[in-house]
Amino acid sequence: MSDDEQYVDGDADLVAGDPMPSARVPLSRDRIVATALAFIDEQGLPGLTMRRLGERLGVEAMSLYRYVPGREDLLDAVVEATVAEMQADDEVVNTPADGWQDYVIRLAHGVRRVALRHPKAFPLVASRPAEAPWLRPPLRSLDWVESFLDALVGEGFDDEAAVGAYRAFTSFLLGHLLLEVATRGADVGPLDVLEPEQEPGADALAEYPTVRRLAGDLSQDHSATEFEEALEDLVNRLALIFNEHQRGHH
Amino acid sequence: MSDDEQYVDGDADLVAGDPMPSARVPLSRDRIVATALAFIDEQGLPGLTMRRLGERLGVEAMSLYRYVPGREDLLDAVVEATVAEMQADDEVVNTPADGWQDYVIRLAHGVRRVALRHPKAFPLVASRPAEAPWLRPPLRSLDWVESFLDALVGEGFDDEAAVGAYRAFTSFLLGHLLLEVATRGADVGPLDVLEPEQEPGADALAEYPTVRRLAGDLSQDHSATEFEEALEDLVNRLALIFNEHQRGHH
DNA sequence: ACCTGAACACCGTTCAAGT
DNA sequence: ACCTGAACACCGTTCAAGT
Repeated sequence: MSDDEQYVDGDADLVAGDPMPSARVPLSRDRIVATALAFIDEQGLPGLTMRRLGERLGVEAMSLYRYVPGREDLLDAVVEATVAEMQADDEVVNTPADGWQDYVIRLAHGVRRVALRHPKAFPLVASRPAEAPWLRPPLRSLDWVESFLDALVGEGFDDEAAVGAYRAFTSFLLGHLLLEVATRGADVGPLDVLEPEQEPGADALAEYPTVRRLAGDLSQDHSATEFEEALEDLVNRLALIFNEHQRGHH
Repeated sequence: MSDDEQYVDGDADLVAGDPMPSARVPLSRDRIVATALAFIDEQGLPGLTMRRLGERLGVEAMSLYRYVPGREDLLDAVVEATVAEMQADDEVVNTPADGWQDYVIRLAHGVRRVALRHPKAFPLVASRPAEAPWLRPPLRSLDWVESFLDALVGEGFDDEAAVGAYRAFTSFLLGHLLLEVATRGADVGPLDVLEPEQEPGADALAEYPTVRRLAGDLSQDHSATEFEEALEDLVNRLALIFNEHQRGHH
């Protein structure tokens, strides 16, 4: 181990090959969390170790415990940061200006953009146990739920309809984004370079004629347009929920 | 079935009072995988350790390496076993007898049943990297994909339509089941008993009036009927895909 | 043929001690 | 006030040695 491992990134990204020994920026919880997220994005979750994270921050692992109670809590904080990033997305608004359909669609796109920005970290958002069973990933913060429900109710949704919409929306996002991110996130785990992508060879497909015949279609990527179509469909479904409950009230 | 667990008695710390002096059942890969799955169901993934698994099998951890290359491969095998269990479900058929809608619906129910049987293991099925990007969880085996595509094509689906249906179906299942399983799987992690379910108290909700007002609706569980409705909706969507492509051919 | 003991490298975490 | 060295318990994994 070389001694002076002080990587301190003044601004955001230090990419590869940038060993800048620098003026002692003090540790902070935010810096630790941000670095952890960047680390996961680059190396994948299994690569993130308290000791390696410390190294990256120019510090021994033990120092981290001044700012973070432990590794598990650190991961929770990373999730929180990612979720917050979604809320900060440009396209996302918290008050519908152009109808609830527009609101829902912007939200979906904003969440998707962040998910694709962090393909390796997004599964964490999906699978970390939430604080309450009704905080559903990926919209798993009180802020999110409040603003979502508030928006729909403000647009005329019944209470139950708003809750149903929240459930349908989160299911939709989770399924689509997790799968989309999986195809992207798998590529450059720093170990995968060595293992030549163990994709089932043409020989292994001998017993699977249909798969072999459709191999071309199967490996094409239409995730963007599929997301769009499924989203459109979801909006229609929400409209049904909306109307059903409206009718019930008159 | 794993009722044939063998506990080596002696002063190894056993939790349950079940000191059955064993009739030395030899180790085997299948037994190891089945025990690992049972272990995860009970203790959760983080609790599964090569050493503890060995203990449960009445054997030192090192013995496992005769049958399994390592922990990661063991987890892959657990996923494989779970996916196979879905295929073995009674309600699931591999050749449609009553139209593709019936086929798809049976499939969905079968997968859901297995997911709910293994709430702690299902996230593994969802998030473990697949062998190829087009093997989408939870239908992530060549067998699955082959029989699914085959069935739909046999029912008149266009090649592209069948692939589109596979994508839509997997997204649907993943989103819904992962969220449903999360609400169920969270409860009895053997540690959660001590931590009193850190649910946001009424005080923490002070700044979230809408959430507070809808707390009742939010914590109600309608997952079964929601699954049903969303599934019906998905089938309608697949019918659209079906028809679009049909039309394109004439 | 199947399992174990001992060992290694690495991990999360604690705490008294350094600056 | 902030960081480190040393230590502990536990982990995955290897391998020569036991039966």
